[in-house]
Amino acid sequence: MVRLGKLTDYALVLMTCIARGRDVPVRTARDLAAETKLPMPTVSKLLKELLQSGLLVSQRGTKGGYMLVKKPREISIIEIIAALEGPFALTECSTDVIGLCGLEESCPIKNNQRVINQAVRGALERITLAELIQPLRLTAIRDMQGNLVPSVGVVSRRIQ
Amino acid sequence: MVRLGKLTDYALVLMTCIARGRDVPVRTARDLAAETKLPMPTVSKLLKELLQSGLLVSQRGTKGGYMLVKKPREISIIEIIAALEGPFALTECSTDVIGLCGLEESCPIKNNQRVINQAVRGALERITLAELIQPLRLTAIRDMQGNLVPSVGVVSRRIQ
DNA sequence: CTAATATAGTACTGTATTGGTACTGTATCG
DNA sequence: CGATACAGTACCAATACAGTACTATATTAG
Repeated sequence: MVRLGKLTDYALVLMTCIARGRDVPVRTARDLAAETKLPMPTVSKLLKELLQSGLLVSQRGTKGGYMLVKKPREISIIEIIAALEGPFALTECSTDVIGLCGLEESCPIKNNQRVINQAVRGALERITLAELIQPLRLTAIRDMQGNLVPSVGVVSRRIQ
Repeated sequence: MVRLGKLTDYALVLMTCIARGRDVPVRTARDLAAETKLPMPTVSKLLKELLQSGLLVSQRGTKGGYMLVKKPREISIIEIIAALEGPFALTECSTDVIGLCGLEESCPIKNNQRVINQAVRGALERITLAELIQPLRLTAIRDMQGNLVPSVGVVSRRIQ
């Protein structure tokens, strides 16, 4: 499938949550689990992987938690995807590893796989975390007013 | 994984083969299996699926075989991908089907998934089968520049 | 210095999807 | 009518994913 794994999807949700609450120093795994409504073990596992990929920094102990390393605008979603699924490659052929493809040298479109790969990668690289935060304002509205506002219209950045 | 299935990859190889040999009326499954060095049953299965998706037409009986319906330039690789993996969707959220995402209404980035999805889809739509055939036309490069360019690198889109 | 809290690391298991194969049916040409 | 090649269905095995449990380690509060 040309699909992101569920966990990758969750990671995007988590990163979005963290990016949104940048005023608080750190976010705990429990906190994020509650906010995203994802199971705690899963959240913990994801945060760990995001940490190891250098997208987050952590603080242990009481008052510990996770924090973004870079600003949302500087984080491409392809970094998040790569953190969970390894280096981005649409097909085995487009990996740098050789010898995976049974067709090997005779593969007629080997080089073109790279073209396809590059096109998709480019599309993903251009999307940053900052762009994922925007529609969130819908939830902010609901929190304040107590009911869901269906309009997807433009809402100013900070609602307080 | 953000990867095409192996079978999808094979389908791209097959389509490329068929597109290349457009001078012959039809290509048999056996013929294509030999040329691509893929197992015959697999090739047969793939051709069938491509047929059902309307990308190929078939001729039964002796002298039977498969043939492209449209010109290579008119076939986007996203059609080939969709033929094997169903409608393109990076995440379940970006499908039109509702109720799949456990986060449902509370999902903070649901709309942005669509953005991501659209970006990738757009990238794929822009690549046609004709462009996958190109690397064979090394002569075209030599014709233009007067010498052979050894680099396997990107050959500009339009060479004519 | 101890207890509470929260991250860090490892390992395991059930499930779903994918990839591959076999078998049988149907149409066309010589 | 028989050889050839497409058409359809069903099945099995391998793999990868998702989820969970358990233990270790670091930091702060008191």
